[in-house]
Amino acid sequence: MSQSCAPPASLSTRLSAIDAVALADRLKALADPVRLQLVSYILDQESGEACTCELAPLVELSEPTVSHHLKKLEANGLVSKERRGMNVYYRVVPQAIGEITAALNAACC
Amino acid sequence: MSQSCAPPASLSTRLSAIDAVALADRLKALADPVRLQLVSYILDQESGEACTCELAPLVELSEPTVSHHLKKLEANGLVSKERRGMNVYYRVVPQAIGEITAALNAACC
DNA sequence: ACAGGTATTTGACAGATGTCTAATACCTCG
DNA sequence: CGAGGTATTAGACATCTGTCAAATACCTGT
Repeated sequence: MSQSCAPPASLSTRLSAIDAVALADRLKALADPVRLQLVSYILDQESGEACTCELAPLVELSEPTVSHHLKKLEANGLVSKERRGMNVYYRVVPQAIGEITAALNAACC
Repeated sequence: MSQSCAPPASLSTRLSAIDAVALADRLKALADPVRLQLVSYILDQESGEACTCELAPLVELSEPTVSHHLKKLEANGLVSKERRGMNVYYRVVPQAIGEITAALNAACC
């Protein structure tokens, strides 16, 4: 018998290849335990912000490593930074998470 | 001047370290363009299911590679599989995406 | 039982990722 | 300006991830 498997399929109407890469990039920015804890902790603060030197002991990693994680979050629009004096304060960008979950639901629900 | 930086911080009340790892794992399962397209395509089907041999040409990857991605999705509860005859059919687990976005919102909103 | 189609596992490999230390940059206060 | 605290960058390294080809397993019809 010859092969009987499915005919050549067309891509989903929900999600183009380009959109898939863009959404995957944003999800990757969140898909790390350290970064989730950083975001979560910043949101917990009264002020809505936290500086690097406060975050490093929190997650028990070196400051350069935390700086690296914050950079990745910032590059994907999840946090913003502001220098005030010696410190750099990070805030969670409002709606950033909401936009990601909305895009995910559009693609996968 | 002595150091003036933040006092020892306590972890977020929103997200324990263990929960952060668990959520990160599920997000990682979704945070790949190929896997997003697979899920999206399966949901697009009338039948709600698709087999490996149909998915491989769709994303232009080899069957072993697609099988690997499907395994990762299954391991994280995002899809289920069922063998029927020669083929294995994959379905998206209902609410799986919703649970992830809910956990994410709980941690980060 | 065997032939042929479908699926997964295994093993190998390149590239991405997370972490650290050391070096550099940034900022404030004597 | 110089000392000292804070932050980031650069470079190195181990691990994880995505991919493929080859081998194996699974299933059906003859």
